[in-house]
Amino acid sequence: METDTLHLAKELLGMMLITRFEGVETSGRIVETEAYLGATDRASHAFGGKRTQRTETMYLPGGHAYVYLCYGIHHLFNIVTHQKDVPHAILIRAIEPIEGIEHMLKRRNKAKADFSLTRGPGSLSQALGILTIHSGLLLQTSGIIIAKEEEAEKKGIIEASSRIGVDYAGSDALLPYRFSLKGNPWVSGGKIKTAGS
DNA sequence: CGACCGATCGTCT
DNA sequence: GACGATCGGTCGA
Repeated sequence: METDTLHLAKELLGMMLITRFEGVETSGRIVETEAYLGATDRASHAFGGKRTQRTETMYLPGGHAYVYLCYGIHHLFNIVTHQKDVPHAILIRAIEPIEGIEHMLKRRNKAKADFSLTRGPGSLSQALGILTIHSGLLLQTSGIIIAKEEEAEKKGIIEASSRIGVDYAGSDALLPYRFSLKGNPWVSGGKIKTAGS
């Protein structure tokens, strides 16, 4: 059901996203997500049940990583969320950096940490060292880990808005499938329109 | 500020 | 051969 993925997209807010590659650990708190509901969602790569070599990963059971190259430059990280053959996924759009900030700066080729370090899907993937070669790997055991925090309850208010950069999706571009923590400075750009306002 | 533009390449038609 | 689920820089008001 679609509600599973939408629910999970909100659930992921406040959770930790951690990568451990070659002994280097970097992590951050998820503050912004977008749900892509597969076959029925014009914004999804799997709209209409489309299967290609690239999208095949989304048809794996939930818990796998789907990473693809955008504009030839950016590696965008998604979590596959549903049962086998139901290509739902959640794009992680922003995190608040927690651990390994020195490594993130190096990967991002920056001297100082500012909000741009992990704001936006391309930026956070680069900061955490996530690449398209990680697509299709199972989370938790492959170096990319999602963890629930003890004190996750200070999540705050969850805001729903329309997804970024999917104008090609027609009316589906207006669906409130983007979720973020209200007022969090790491949330990426775009006007926040609350659902139904 | 906001608008615009170039980078850069794997993927699909 | 066209085109991105983006980013960072520049330019003008």
